[in-house]
Amino acid sequence: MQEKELVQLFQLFQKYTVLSKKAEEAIAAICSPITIKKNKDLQPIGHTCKTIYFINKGIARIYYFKDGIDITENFFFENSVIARVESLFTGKPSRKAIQALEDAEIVGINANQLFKLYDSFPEIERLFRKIFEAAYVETVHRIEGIQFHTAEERYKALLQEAPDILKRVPLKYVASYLGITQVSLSRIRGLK
Amino acid sequence: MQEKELVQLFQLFQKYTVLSKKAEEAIAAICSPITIKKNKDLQPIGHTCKTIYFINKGIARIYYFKDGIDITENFFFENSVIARVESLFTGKPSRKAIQALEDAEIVGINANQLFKLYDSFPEIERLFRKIFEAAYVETVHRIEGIQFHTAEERYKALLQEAPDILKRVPLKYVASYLGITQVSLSRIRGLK
DNA sequence: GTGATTATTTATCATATGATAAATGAATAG
DNA sequence: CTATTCATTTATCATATGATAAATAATCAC
Repeated sequence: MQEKELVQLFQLFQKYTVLSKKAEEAIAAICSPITIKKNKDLQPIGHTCKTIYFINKGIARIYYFKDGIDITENFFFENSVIARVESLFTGKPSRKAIQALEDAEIVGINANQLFKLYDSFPEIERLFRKIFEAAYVETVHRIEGIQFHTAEERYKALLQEAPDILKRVPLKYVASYLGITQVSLSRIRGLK
Repeated sequence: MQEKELVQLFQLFQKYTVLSKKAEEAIAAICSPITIKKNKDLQPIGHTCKTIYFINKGIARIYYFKDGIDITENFFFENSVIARVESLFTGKPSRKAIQALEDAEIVGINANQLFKLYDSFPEIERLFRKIFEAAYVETVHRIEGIQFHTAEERYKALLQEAPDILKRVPLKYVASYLGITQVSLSRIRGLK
């Protein structure tokens, strides 16, 4: 894969660890560029997650259906890693999909090949261990944010922490992310 | 540390990977036995998490205070690993405490020493990577369980998935774990 | 065992959010 | 540009849950 398209990804890596040249090359060899149009699924529901994604440009979300209702689990912006970990780490099919919310440029990392690299490059295993540890910590914070906060508090927190989401993402997706209906979100936004 | 007290821990390890004898010894060398009385804190609020715990016997919970209210983040039973990951993985002090809910027998694993072992034993790094990946997956499921379920549904799901919690843990702790008040939980239990 | 503390239930009232429907506004295809 | 679809807001009503208080029940210290 072209070096130009991997600049941002390797910059992210540097936050966690310094990779040897060989390790960088090994990773570059299992990366593929993906361009995807707004509203298209990057990965459909039912597929086992065998790719870890990195966003160079655009926004994506993980979503699933509960009783026929579309629920957004999470949003992902530029320079973040996306994976449906409940599938990636278990080998089971995922009930979730990944969708681009803007025209996006993405790097796909082949997970099986990555896991093989772990054997010959402990530094790569360490890098991804740290990446997912950080994602795990974020998920724990998310639970705190949900437990014992009203919808209004959650909305205001989002407004503080990630105002971009509200600017770039349809509110209907934000609503389910906050655990409320679209109509409730609209009402809350209308307050004051 | 005595082998007898490490039997359960090593059994857990076997679910993830087969450790070399040397690796097992290295881990045993950084483990300490802990006995703690019911309702005592294993780790207080404000401490940076430098120990990973494993429960041989008893129950524990992670809790914190939000606006002066005691909130249970999670329960832990026999044969499970406890860590305040938001502190362990960031090095920041934790706003959460770990408390024994029954007289408990616990193994403490020194985290700093463990992380040093990662350098000489990639197999140990891999083991704990997998352990925390599994915990991460559980946390993701937890979010699904919270988003878009009524309190009653969450209670019934708990009754299905972990009836032990309701038998062995005071309901006031269960209530905040479910994200509701103790009074609401009592009302829900009274239904039908 | 007895009294004191703590946990749980029950009751009442207030309120936030859901469900539904309809109106308005924005985006998209042709 | 226009028509059609889709997203958002507004309104009304129903209901689940919170807040508070009080009554029981269970647990614990001595």
